[in-house]
Amino acid sequence: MEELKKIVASSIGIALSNEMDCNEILDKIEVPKDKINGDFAYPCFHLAKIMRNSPANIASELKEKITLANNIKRVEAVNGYLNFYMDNANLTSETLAKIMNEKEMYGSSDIGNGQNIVIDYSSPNIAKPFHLGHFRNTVLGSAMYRLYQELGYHMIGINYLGDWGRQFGLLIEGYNRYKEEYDIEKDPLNALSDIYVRINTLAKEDETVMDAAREQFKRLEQGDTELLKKWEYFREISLKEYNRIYEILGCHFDSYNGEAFYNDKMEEVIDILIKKNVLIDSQGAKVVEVGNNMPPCIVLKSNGSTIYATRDLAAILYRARTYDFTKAIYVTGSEQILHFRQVFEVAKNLVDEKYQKGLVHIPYGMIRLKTGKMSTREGNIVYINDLINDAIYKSKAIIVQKNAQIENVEKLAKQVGVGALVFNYLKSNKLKDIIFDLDETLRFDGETGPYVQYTYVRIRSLLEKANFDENNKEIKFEQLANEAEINLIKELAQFETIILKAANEYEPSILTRYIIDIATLFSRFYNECQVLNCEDENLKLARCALSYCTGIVIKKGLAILGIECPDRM
RNA sequence: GCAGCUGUAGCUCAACUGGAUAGAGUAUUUGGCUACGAACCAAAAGGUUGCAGGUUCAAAUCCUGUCAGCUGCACCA
Repeated sequence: MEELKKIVASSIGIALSNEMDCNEILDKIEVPKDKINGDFAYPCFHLAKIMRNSPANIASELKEKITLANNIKRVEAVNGYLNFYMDNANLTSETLAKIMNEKEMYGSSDIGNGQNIVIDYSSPNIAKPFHLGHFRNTVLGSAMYRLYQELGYHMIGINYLGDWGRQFGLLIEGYNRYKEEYDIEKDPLNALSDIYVRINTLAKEDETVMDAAREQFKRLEQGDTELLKKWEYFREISLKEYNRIYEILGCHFDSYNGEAFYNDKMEEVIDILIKKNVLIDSQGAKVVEVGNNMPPCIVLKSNGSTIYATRDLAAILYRARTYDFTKAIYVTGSEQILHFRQVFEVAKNLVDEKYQKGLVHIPYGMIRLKTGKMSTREGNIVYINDLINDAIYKSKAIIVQKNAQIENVEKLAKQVGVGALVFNYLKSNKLKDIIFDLDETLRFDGETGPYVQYTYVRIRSLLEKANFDENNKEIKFEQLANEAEINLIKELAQFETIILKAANEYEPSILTRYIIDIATLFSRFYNECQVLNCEDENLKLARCALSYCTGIVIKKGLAILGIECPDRM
């Protein structure tokens, strides 16, 4: 596509007797929303002043000067636009041949050149169950991980566990008091979080309980072996639960270094900041001024202890040294926007410019309930275990109803149900808040995961019946000439561009919507064009190839989002 | 009070970063299975892009003001 665009640009350049820079022209060229207006369009409005003529006149004058060659089939001047109609035969054969040739590699590139990108995502707090907020984070981060991987970057996924802090004193204290009442091994996270909630309320009423908890954490910090063992135990059983979910979501981490890991790495940060003379006293605390209308960043509390910003700074320093990253991406809720702006500003004192420029915060909107915000106190948290179970249960019912003979229902129901969830959460702009609605989340018709999976299943079924040989090199792609076919092929040609765009904008929803478009265009084609019953053997083969290529793109696109594609459903 | 995000069809969301008649899904009404899988396709209807100004040949998009919702603003993460 880009090649064609350049051809168009240079032909305009020649028609303008090279008065305009070719890149400038290239920049102005757009793809019309409505296909009636051609494959490319050049708006002539900005030329009006320079050439002292009306845009409409300029367009029609230019039209006469354009030579029809190099795939340019027709040029029209409409409403001050110069519309280009390209010869589709080349585009279709080139695109489909490329996909048939590259197969699963189609869409990948190596522009990342193996450079390292660290991405910090999911990062739950130990001993608390996974809820919807974590889910959105995990799914988003995981998609970004794979998007950049597709571009040839070497990814390092970091699960920055919330595994340190005063709450562990409370947890230990609560555990000592209540452990007999729970079957912790059976349901660790719910048991531990229940214990935590109980001890927390108790501590608010009773100061001696809080003191006991403080004492516990102090001993933990000092390296009390027994307490460390307990801490490790909490961490382990929590992680085991999280990993179960990560496996379902198909996401991957290369490091589980949490807050505790940076405990002994903060001193150096303080030293550097002191040496750079940027650490100043303010109301008893030590802060760094960050300007830009922002409040200062607290690095040491007035009691001398460190704070989350200190830990994030230590992490930046460590990650720069350990991974030599090109980008360090942080996926967190939008409520932390200010925090990261401050931290990134302070980090300018710690690392080289290369790393400073690589720091990226990806914020996402909140998930709330119709009744308001989720909160443990209100007891209205949506746990991801429950949601996944609901989704699987529902998809199983539908699968059985549609297709009673099908095998492997359990696995299928998981693929479809979880796919629906993930798809739903990657469908819209990440910054938008989501009002959680169970019925809406588990919808299977229209622009949903199951719709796209279903499209793929039909393709598989079709190809199986046709006995299609995916290595056939004798396919006559130029047979594909009707509108439904051409529209689909043009969209397939965009795959690489879409992946690049989704990665650059840190916006997986761009890819999600693209996959919907592909599925819709295929369904239209499938409805209008006969494949198996097609009398012309060459056309039949070409249509099979088109279906095959569509399947490749759908499957790969979904895989990047973290969604599996069943062969039957 | 200051700062950030969001505001588009009844509902959920798009709109190639300033371009042509603002598009999808859903819900509603309707047509299409003795038919390559109907979890599908097609059609109708649905809009003063929160509001008011401004810049521009051209504004949902940029600027100013304003309203509403959310978030953050010092020792929680």
